[in-house]
Amino acid sequence: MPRDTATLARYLIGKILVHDHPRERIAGRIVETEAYVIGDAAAHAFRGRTARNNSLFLERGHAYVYFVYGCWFAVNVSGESPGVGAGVLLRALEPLEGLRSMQRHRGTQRVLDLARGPGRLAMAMDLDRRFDGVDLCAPGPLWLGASRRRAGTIGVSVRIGIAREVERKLRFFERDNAFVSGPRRMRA
DNA sequence: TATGCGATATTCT
DNA sequence: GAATATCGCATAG
Repeated sequence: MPRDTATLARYLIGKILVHDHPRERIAGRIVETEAYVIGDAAAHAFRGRTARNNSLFLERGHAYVYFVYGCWFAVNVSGESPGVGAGVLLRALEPLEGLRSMQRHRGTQRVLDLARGPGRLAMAMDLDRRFDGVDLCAPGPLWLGASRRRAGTIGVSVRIGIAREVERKLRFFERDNAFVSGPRRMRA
């Protein structure tokens, strides 16, 4: 696993996120991420460690799940050494397994919209605060795995939906993948 | 297909 | 009391 958060964000493209339910597996291939790095004013960790963002300060590879806009959860992967505070937001998945389950959680049949966007991703994977602080590299119900398929060409752009540090190119995505979020022009 | 807007609750000021 | 790493629906073209 890469030693710094920006590299981790790029590295995670093409990897698999798996949620093992007792009776069913839900899994998707990561196609879009954003890095929230050390000293980044747009990062939740920027103002220091709090009860809410504590998981960002765990050893790299832990889940930080938080509630946003009063409606949705978003899933991050911590990216630095213990106590530092940085992470990668998972923005979109290409559904692989448990499609019916995802459709049920999301309330839509459209496979394209199941996990295209951070809030949708968390809903489709059935993730919430229960998974905050989980080690994604250890055996358990939620983990990261290698993909059978290699990542295609990786694009880089500015991040979406932030007010500070808007010019930094820290969003990574697989080019020409229909499951990437955002308006079409932002994929370039 | 593109744009605009309201909903919603937790956190921190 | 303000801000927020968003989404879905409505409307227009």
